[in-house]
Amino acid sequence: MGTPEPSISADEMRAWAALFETSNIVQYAADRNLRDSVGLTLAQFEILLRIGEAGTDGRRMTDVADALTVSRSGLTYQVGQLEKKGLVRREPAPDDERSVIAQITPAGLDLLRAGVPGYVSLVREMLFDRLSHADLMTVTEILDDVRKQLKEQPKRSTFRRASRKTAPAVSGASGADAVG
Amino acid sequence: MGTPEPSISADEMRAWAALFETSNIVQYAADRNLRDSVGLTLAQFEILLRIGEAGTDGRRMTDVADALTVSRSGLTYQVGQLEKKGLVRREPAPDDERSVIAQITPAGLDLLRAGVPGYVSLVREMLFDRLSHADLMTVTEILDDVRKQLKEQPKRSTFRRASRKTAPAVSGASGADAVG
DNA sequence: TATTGTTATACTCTATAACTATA
DNA sequence: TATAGTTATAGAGTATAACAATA
Repeated sequence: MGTPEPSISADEMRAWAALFETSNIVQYAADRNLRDSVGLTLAQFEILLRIGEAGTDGRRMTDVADALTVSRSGLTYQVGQLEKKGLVRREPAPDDERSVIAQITPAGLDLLRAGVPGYVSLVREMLFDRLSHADLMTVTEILDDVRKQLKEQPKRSTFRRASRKTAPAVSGASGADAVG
Repeated sequence: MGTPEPSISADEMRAWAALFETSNIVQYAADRNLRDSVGLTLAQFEILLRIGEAGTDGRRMTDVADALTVSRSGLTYQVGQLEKKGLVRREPAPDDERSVIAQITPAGLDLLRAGVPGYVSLVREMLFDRLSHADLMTVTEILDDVRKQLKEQPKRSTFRRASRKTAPAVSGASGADAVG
């Protein structure tokens, strides 16, 4: 107790496992559900959601990438898939010629309308129906706070773009200190 | 207000986004960290952890699959990768000739010892250092509870093994009801 | 020089279903 | 017949770095 070991407490281990597994189980189910109902993967659907959120204004590719856990080349690939299906349109940004604005099409909006209810009710059944409203608020507040702090860290899209000698993300986490 | 729509509340949406993104961001960072430090993906490392937990007794393949979000063929593939690297050994179960016991090797144990500290401190820095102990306990209790309930559902390894006409996982979640 | 986005290649992983063997 | 595990194949996705264009 109180030793400066890098070891994790049993509580923390359980917390991490709970977060990890709960999120994965629900994401897996949502992925299956979306493939069946609208023919998109969860990743694609989430991308379409982010683009759709912006309405007719569209959204810069980098902004979409930063809102999600996708690399830029990964986003290019996935948006390409969405474009092939006619769900999204890309055009150069008027103000910054380097940027590309992704915009949802009417067909994309239709797909969103078709897919959201199933997605939502799945998440509701798997997650929210098992929580009291008070618990929901608690978890939300706490996790939302963590998320905001995480988002302030170096952006994924900027990640490792310059030199090769910079350490990734968090500090000394990759030092394999050997263990007792 | 009180309408029977399948729509999700703003609170719920935020909760889901927080869970989804937080978990993904940390998992992504952990994956990078583990690739660098021990040359395994997060998925492989988690599998090795589960096998290692069982010590010299080893663990049935199906039990490992059920503990994680992996299909059986996926597990076969990943355990194959671990076996190639000499981190794991497979042998038929003595009591049930159909089953296979996966057992960690000394090299596997070494790798776990080398990788865990970095993994742990990354998760600690990204997640737990941002939470009070009280918050940690709250989130753990709530999510752990959800997780247990989810685990009581039909197992992933049994999933869709028999006929083809059965609905997947949760109930009527794939009905795209059309929306206003 | 830094940023935005795309591309090309190779590689890893997953999905699906068929298959063997034991219970 | 149901369960445990493997395999084969095809396709989807990712990582990396190089690339072009604009700021």
